[in-house]
Amino acid sequence: MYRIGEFSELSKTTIKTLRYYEKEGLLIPSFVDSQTGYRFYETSQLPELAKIISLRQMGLSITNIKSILNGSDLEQILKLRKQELETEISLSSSQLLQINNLLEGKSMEKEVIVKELPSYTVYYKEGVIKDFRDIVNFILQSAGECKSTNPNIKCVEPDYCYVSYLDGEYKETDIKIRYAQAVTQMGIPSETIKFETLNPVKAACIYHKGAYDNLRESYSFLLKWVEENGYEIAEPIRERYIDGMWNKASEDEWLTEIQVPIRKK
Amino acid sequence: MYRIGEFSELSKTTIKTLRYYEKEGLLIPSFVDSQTGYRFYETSQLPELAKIISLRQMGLSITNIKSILNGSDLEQILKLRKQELETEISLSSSQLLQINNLLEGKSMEKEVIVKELPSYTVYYKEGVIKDFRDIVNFILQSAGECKSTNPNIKCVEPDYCYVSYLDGEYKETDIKIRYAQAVTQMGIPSETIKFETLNPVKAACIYHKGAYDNLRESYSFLLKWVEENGYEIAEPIRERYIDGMWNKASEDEWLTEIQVPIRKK
DNA sequence: ATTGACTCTCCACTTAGGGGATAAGATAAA
DNA sequence: TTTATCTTATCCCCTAAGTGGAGAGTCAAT
Repeated sequence: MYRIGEFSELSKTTIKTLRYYEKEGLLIPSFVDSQTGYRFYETSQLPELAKIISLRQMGLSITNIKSILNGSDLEQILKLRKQELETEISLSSSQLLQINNLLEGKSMEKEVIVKELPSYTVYYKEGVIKDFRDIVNFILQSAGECKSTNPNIKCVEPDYCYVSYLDGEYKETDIKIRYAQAVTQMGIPSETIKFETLNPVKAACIYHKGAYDNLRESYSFLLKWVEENGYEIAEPIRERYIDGMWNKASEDEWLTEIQVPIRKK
Repeated sequence: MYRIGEFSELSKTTIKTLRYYEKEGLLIPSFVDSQTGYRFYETSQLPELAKIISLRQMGLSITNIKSILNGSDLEQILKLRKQELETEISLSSSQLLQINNLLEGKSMEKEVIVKELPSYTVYYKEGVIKDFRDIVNFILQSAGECKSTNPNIKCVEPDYCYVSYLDGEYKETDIKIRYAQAVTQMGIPSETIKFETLNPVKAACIYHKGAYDNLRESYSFLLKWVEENGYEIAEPIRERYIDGMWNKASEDEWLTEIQVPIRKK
């Protein structure tokens, strides 16, 4: 019979931990003095404790260990833990990759964030525009056309609308684009205006502040990030307008978000 | 100006998180109604928030992010986080390895635990014995010899003593062993009894219950584990006696611990 | 006036124990 | 026997980054 301190020495386990394991019902001292409350352990409990420690060593939770000791299926629990570990490792690896790229590049002016874009119901219109500056007209025209066949249509709050460039290459004239605007419900399609429900998708995103002149830098920065972090583009890129000439006078206050839908390569 | 719910939608961040970031001083709403307490955010705060989220995405703590925003050295903090990640990954990998080996072998009768053996001051004696059964005599004799030159020597409480086998090979006769016993302080060495302070060392350990007949199975199980989990033997193995013929009548109650000092290969 | 949607603050909860305060028991020295 | 030291007991608070919920106030529409 050993007192808790001696048993703690023997097993190289802290007293706090032993008391905690008793509270959790993992390892009950073989005798407790009802007068003083002193716990007493025996050497035969060292292998019991070793089992617990060995399971903790594999990262299993106290709850899991408890159910294993109560006769649950060890193999199943280990397989679950294995999956957990695999996701942990892949997460840590991608964080490490991100940090390493950042330390090499040493450019921290732009921040890329990965987020899950939810499902949206949108109306959209595709077309070819002569010049970038025609985008605004294209958008206004689309909105008008949609309103004409769907007079009660409502945009979501807060607003979500974007343009995708559909040419496979970079062009400065005759650009094929799609404009999409999220709405609260499906409407009646016309010849030019179609409706669609977007699937949720993970996207790498970046905010672009200011006028559109150097938007291309943001694109290339973001696409480099996607490449370096082991992703590939899953769907057309969305150029999302948050603040622009329609509500901000100063070009410096314009705000655009570039969203690149991604999947792990 | 957006209310918290709208800003939460815009940024894909939960309301709870936004309030928490305000409390932590990471992102203060651009306006708070002093009457109602309502928070109001502007689109210009989206990039601010993006910076925070991008740092969180790399696993940096709120505290670290706060100091980065206050102008701390980003590079240094990233390097620290990098180290953290590397240890995290190596820990998870070794847990995964352990689980995979277990799932393959499907033998869960024995539990291996890794622990840090502390520094001990020991007296020890080396010698050659004819047969395993002579170990007991060897030990008693060593204790007697030590007492004769060091009459006031005291063993540590609880006891720690072990035998190491010094032949490079497995032998059944003429076995060279070392017996070591932990004591509370250095003593005067004699011709046969020496003193030494052991360095702390990490060891893979297993308990062996019962008589010594099938001790070899425990050895081979433990050594297989060491091999499979990417370790190598760093020092002589310690066969540590906890319960034995000196205090337990029934052989079934004997308890021995095998400790293999290890290092990562 | 009421309803429903939204927001506020405050509190408890999550893991696996660690730190510390205070009181009582155990043991050895004086 | 008293005292001093060591050990143990219980109890409460703390961790990181939020999540969940209760109860109360706010806002716009009906």
